[in-house]
Amino acid sequence: MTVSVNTADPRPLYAQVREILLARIKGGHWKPGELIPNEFDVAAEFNVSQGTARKAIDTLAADGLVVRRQGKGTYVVEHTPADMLFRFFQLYRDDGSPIKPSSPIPGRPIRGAATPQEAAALEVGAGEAVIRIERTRFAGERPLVHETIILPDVLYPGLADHSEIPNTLYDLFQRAYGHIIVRADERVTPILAHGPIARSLGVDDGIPLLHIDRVSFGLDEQRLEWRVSICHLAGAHYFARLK
Amino acid sequence: MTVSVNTADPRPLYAQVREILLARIKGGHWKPGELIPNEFDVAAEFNVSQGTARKAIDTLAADGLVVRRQGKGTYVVEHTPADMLFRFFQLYRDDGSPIKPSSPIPGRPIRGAATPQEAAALEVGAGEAVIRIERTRFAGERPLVHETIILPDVLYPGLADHSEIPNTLYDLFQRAYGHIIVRADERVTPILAHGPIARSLGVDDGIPLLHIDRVSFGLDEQRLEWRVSICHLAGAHYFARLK
DNA sequence: ACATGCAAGTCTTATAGAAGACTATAGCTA
DNA sequence: TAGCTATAGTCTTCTATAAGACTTGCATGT
Repeated sequence: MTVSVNTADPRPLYAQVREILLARIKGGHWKPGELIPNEFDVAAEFNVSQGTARKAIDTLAADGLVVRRQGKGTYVVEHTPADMLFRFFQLYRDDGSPIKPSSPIPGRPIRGAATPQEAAALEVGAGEAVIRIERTRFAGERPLVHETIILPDVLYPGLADHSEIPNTLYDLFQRAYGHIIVRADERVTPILAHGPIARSLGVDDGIPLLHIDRVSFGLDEQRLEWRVSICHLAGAHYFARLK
Repeated sequence: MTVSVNTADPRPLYAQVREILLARIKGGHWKPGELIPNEFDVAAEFNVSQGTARKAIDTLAADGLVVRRQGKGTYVVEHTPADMLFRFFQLYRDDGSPIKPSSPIPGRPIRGAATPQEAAALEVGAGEAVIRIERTRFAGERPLVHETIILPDVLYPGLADHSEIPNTLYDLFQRAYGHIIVRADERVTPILAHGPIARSLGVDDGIPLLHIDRVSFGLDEQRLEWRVSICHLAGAHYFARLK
């Protein structure tokens, strides 16, 4: 079957091609790390010129969904577990070196009904099923951050039945569910340590901690995750690059 | 005089054109808000095709240095004072509305010799002349942030002789000195209020505050400013969008 | 071990035409 | 005549196509 773009469609050809290619990446037709067809093949399939196919792929590359390598081909971006540890992890030591957090005690996912706060953050109906994961991550021997992760159950079928989840969640999301996180909005405030979370971080009440409230978005602006991190930043800092 | 690109240069033509256009923007030949020549004129000047001129301008647009408007032309980006209030200002109320800070008491710039810390942050020689500005900015009636701003004196000739500086510094930097800030790196940590800065924010010791350490960079990666902001975020938060 | 050639990919440049935005003007209406 | 509207013209960026150059990796021969 020859897929073809629609000349009656008012949108430019390259935008139509882009959309179809994007759907294939999202649908798992081309998996992360795989080579997609070359520019001439894409052009031939849609009956457009190589330049037009190239422009469509260009827009995907600009969005960071594919990587081009001259002389080799174009690959769907692959977020290795090591990558995912850093992408969207914004804590660095004061000497500038990145912190590699670990979770010695893996979190256990638990299904429940969304609280109003959770429903608002994830934009799901109140009382809808969500999955909660709570864990403390360490920088070496020292407790660094206490995380509470909330996921819409409908987007992660079967996850709540797993007994253990890996250190790098986003990698699991991509491989097992095809959910690619493209953006995250973080709200940061300073708070004082108190109660059980302070205990789990091993600090006394009154110590200043960083409270990070993050909502992560997928390709279609779906809300894929709500995560609240409470960080004890001894000799470290939160880093942001503004452009 | 006909400026022309060099075909012996191994770099692509569009990259050479881009560089010359960029130099003109930096040099103030085309000022912020001004229209640059159209694609055909640029092409004619450098003896390349319109498509090549277009690609050169495309790269400038991708870097946010110019904006294109179909049917009208291409403009050098203009950061109006109103824009500058928001660009690089990351504090929002918890309802999501942006905070418009004001400086009822304008800061007074004072020249001095760089401390080792200042020299390191700005990457200037120890003891070199710097300009310091200290001020408290308000959100309505409430003190919001205490700022300490350090500038390399050599980049801002005559600034230390001004008695007053405006609320939106970056706008002044652009108009008076041609310094365009394209990026800023921020390091964020939670701290406890204490001493004179707590006084100037009108809070008691022990209240949690946000400490933001920012270095701003120009087009050539020069360090244009070091700024330390101590924020009292009652009902507000620091916002970051990760991509 | 090294050089050479080839195949498969992306990258660069050029050209033509389409589409958007503004301006001036002709023509209509009260 | 004053004022509005449609329209043509012009200037600009945007889209599409085609052709050749450059890069990379591999196979092959010496």
